Amino acid sequence: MHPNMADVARVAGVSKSTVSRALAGDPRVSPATRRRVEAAARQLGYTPHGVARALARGRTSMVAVAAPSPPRSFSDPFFLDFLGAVGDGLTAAGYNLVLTVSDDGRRSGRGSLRELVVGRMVDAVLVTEVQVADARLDLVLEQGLPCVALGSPDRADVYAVDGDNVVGTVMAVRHLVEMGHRHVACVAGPSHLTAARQRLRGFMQAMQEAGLEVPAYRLAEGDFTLTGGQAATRRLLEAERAACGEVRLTALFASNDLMAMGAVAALRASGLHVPGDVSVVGFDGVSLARMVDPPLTTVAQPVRQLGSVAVEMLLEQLMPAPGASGATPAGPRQVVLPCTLKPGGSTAPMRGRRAATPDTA
Amino acid sequence: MHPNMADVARVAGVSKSTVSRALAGDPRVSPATRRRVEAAARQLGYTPHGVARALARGRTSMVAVAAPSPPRSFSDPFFLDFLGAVGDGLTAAGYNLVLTVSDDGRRSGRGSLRELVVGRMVDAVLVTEVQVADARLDLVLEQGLPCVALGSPDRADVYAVDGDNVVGTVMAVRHLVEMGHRHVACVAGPSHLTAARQRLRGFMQAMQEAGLEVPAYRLAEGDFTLTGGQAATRRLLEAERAACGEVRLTALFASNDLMAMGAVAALRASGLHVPGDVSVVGFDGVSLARMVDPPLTTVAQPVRQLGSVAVEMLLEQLMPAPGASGATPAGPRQVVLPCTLKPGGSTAPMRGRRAATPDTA
DNA sequence: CTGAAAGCGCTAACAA
DNA sequence: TTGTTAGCGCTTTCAG
Repeated sequence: MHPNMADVARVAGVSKSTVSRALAGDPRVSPATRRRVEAAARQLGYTPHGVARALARGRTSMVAVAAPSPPRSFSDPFFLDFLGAVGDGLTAAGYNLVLTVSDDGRRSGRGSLRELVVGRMVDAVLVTEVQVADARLDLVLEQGLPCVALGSPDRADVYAVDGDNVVGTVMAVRHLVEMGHRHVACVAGPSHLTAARQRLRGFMQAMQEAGLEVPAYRLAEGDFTLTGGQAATRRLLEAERAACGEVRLTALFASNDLMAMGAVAALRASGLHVPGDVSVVGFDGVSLARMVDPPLTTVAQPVRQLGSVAVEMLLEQLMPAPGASGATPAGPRQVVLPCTLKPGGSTAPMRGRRAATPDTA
Repeated sequence: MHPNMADVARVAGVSKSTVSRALAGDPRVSPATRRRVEAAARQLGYTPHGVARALARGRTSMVAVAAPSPPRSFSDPFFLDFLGAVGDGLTAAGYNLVLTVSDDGRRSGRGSLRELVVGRMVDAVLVTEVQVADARLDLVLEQGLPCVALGSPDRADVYAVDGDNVVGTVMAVRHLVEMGHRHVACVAGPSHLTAARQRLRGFMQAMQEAGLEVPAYRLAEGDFTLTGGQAATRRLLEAERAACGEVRLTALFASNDLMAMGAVAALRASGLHVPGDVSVVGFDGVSLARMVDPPLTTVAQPVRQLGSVAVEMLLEQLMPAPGASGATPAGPRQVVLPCTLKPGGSTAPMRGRRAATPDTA
């Protein structure tokens, strides 16, 4: 059923080495021999054995994408867009993607990222959604495998790409402030994610710059999911009512689009209109957010570009150094790409407020 | 940097085989020896080489998930939920997932599904979103690899799981008919997908059973994406106006939730209310659809269960036959799981219609 | 231009 | 209980 190289060699009347060369396109096999080998291979239905090849070559042509808590990230359109871009790039370069599921880098059983990395089943690792003291980075770097991070790691010895979280958020808040909003709340992301931290930092910074206070009850933490954003917003409204007796906030920044969508749902459920009563801004710029009603105002990250830069960085480490020997090894660096504010229908100038707070009785 | 088994053997003062056994937990190594081996391994920082192991064992412990046109399926919450379930199951069983990107089974270069399968880099393949004459199934079965399909293949020699598309759709249509709707349109899925065909069949069947006509202009084909659903619905409305002079349809069945959400957007953009003017039903039961406004009425598939059945079927083929030799090999079979109608806010009884068609001038 | 031979690192009979 | 001996299937010097 599964002929191997020796079979082909026998049929073609040559040695294994010649078969190997012929099939690899080595220029030093005579055209005649090559033809015979190819014919024999075709006739037998021979196909090279990937694992054996990987063992002999010392590389597998597979790249792992290590997403933490994948059930979550898989449902995030942003991650998926990114994955698409990465997939395209790597496939074009001849690599397969191995997506590790449910893994934080510490787990070590079968089917774990650790097994993949330590067992050299992949040639490189792409770590997404970087966390604060990310065990996955420790693992991969310690094993000396090529590595690229999507996000901003808290260490400088690793290749990384990210959108400009701080500046992007600042733009979002300025947009709100320019529209006259002074009571702005924030649904932050999980604090163990560096991106979430940076966005929170941008938020605080922009508010301060505008001379606006941010009372503690105007801050809530969500988990980057739609329902998480919904719940956080509910808490925000409750706290607001407890502190002010009514809902005074007129604008809300959510740390990603999914949570912004959840926020819109929660605000509505509470009788508030978007953007009539409360303006909402998200982050990421996923296409889904432009399709809902109202289309979300958001800070768009250049997803595809993030993906292609990540791929570039991977390939740079994977390639055996093209051209001269010591020609610009480049080395670990952090690339930060600019984000752009995309005004949508979820933000509006803060005109006359409603007379009374609905849904209070 | 990378000690191998021979190094460990040397340090522990035993043979490679003993190291192999000790580390594999073979019961016939003496506790003393085992301790020495483990100590040596730890001391050297030894970790087994996955590729070498795979070659020797004849299996890689990796399972490929072959999704066609992944940019699309990745953005489908249904697929992602399914993937999550599969990932959990396979990880628990000690397998890693390899997600192949952009591949229809026919492509044959590096990084392709073909390479993975033919090169025996994976132990089994899970084919999702089965198509009509699916090249991926041909490829995998022809190579004799264990295979499970998510969907209903047009051949009986392959393990498969699917929701009951026909009956599910019939339930959806009946629901609409019971509410008094007689002018029902359908946004079908891509006709090369077996699931889309079955749902269309269910639609026609239910309509006929209710004694209702389905004029050609009440049928449109979308591509299972949100924007696709939106566009198809726009076409539907145009055709409706062209044929009737106004919009007479009061209900719409969309072949999946994403398209149903797009339909809602398109109807609204056209000045029609959901469910006031038009009721909408989707298919899949993704959680996202319950979060939008109004929460979508939908036919829910048992996603997690589809995933776990798929995993079971994979493992059944992967396991070297537990218990007695010829004990119920089971063999290829198609499991169809029942779907459930989940009434939401997007459907309503067809009360008095609006006076005039808006958005007509 | 082609062949022989030595691995890649691990597993698994088969002996001892 | 442990060691010896063959491979797994391919790549790659090193000769010829």
